[in-house]
Amino acid sequence: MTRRKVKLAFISSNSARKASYNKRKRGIIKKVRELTVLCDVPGCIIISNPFNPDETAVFPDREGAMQVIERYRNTAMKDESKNVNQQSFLLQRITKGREKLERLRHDNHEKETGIRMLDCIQNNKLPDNLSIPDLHDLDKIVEKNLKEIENKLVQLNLSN
Amino acid sequence: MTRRKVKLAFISSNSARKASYNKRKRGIIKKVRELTVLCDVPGCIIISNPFNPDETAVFPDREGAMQVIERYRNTAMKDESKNVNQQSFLLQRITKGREKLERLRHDNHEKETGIRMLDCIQNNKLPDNLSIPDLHDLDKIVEKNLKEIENKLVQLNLSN
DNA sequence: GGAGCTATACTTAGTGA
DNA sequence: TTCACTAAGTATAGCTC
Repeated sequence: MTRRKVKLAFISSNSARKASYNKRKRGIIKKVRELTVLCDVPGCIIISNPFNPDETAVFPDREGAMQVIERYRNTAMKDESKNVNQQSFLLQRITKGREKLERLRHDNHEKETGIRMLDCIQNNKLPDNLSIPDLHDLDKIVEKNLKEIENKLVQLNLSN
Repeated sequence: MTRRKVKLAFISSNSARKASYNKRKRGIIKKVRELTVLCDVPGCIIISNPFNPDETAVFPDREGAMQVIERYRNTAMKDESKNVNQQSFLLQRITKGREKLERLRHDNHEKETGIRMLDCIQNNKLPDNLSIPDLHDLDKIVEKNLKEIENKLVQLNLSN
């Protein structure tokens, strides 16, 4: 009907862009599926939705894509530069976190000791359990964060 | 020239499969690039090479793909656990706030009506403007709180 | 093996319901 | 909004070199 030649540039019209996005997304996913079947090749694709950030198009699915990505990471190990950086970054964070945790533990210990001493002086005996919830909670939060970072690092190591 | 209809199945001929793989791979990457430009969307694709496991086709490149993947991981995780709860919590607060506001408005209206009637009776005319500052202020405070909560929710949605 | 060609199949922009 | 339609543009199977 009309001219249909499209130049390769951002489509400024909101509705036109959305229409194009949906059609092309479907087309691409179809083609990827065809390729994986025709050639029996693992492949994946991830495309964000510009109109709904919650919805990301993924082929073949979340898990399948992650498998392909992991495999890719494994084989692409030679290209170490980036992961090494990422790894050293995480190691740095772990070190800092551990230091912070140590400081907290030290502080807590001092405070506990002080309280124990006071208690000892007042009651003339040392209690078995002394609960300082706030301090321990802080401790736990830091520890939990560290665990998360460590898990990330472990995943990274496994995938390298 | 000859039949070109291709059924969606593994191509057994080695050479034909390789030819098809190379042509289609190029086509797909071209289409993904077009989509990312036309719609300004982050997207990536990873396709293994069936003939050379060391060589994996990646768009836009290793780092770009990893960025897309990380973003996808983060947003996918966030949604499931954290934001859903936070969001429903905020929605609950908005609903309750709206109900409270409605009750206040209803009360105000009744009071206004009562005062207008009194005024009408005393002066034998209906005033155009009747200011009841205290009630209106209360109204505004509630509304302001609601706005703040709604803004939070909007931000949350945008960041997803 | 890949490069180039061409006829055909497929994709999709624009449109209207 | 999303569907279906269709013309025009694009991708590619099969071929030759």
